[in-house]
Amino acid sequence: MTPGDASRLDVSAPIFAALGDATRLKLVARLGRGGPQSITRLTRGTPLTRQAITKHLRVLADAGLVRGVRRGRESRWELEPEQFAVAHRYLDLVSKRWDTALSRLKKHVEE
Amino acid sequence: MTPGDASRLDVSAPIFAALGDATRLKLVARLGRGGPQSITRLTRGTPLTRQAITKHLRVLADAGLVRGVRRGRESRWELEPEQFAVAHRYLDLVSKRWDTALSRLKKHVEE
DNA sequence: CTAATATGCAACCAATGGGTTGCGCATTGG
DNA sequence: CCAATGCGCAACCCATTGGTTGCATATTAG
Repeated sequence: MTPGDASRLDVSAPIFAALGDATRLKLVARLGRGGPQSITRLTRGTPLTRQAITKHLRVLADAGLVRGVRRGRESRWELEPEQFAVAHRYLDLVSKRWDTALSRLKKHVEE
Repeated sequence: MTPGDASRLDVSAPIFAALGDATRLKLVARLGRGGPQSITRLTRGTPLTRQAITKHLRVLADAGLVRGVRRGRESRWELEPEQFAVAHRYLDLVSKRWDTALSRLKKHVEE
């Protein structure tokens, strides 16, 4: 385990926080399914305001999960897969540590 | 469990939300590293109150990420790996859909 | 038995978060 | 050219959340 791992845990919190909202998860799912889209298009079909969607996109962007590029009068938003991979790796790490902790515990009990 | 289960937002959102807090991530990391532990032990080393830790554990438990078992006068808390797997699968699903969306888009542009 | 330990419960507080409305500013279609 | 489209910014509102303190209760060590 490298020292970098520990700092990566701290980095992960904002990522999970950004994903921890139903509306934002829907946005992410929508982007995943439909590819890059504008804000108004992402707003279509939701009961929310464009501003609300904008705010959510901002949160996702701050977490690095999404990126918006202004093109003409509209801005197209797309997923940033690498950041998903970070969260992915974090979950892996915790699970693996837990496994070894349990086996260590089990062994200790048996002896 | 089918991929469809993982794609259900109402299930995944609370999980991510629970992980979206630095203190709770530390708790999870601590449990992963050290195995099952009591509340007071988990509180040790943090600047927080035992009650604060209790609340955080409650949040994690509601998301199914953690489980507490009362044993005598103390309650031991441990990770619930399956729930981590749910989040894991969700991330996979989104990433894969994004890939196919992009390749579809690229192909469309090239034609 | 009694004191120390480990936890639970409830009330309370400040800060954050999700959401809205209102307005102004660029860009573009016809 | 000008009206419609697509955004951004700011102020405001209420509910949730992270945290505390205070007190009560159960278990265990000596």
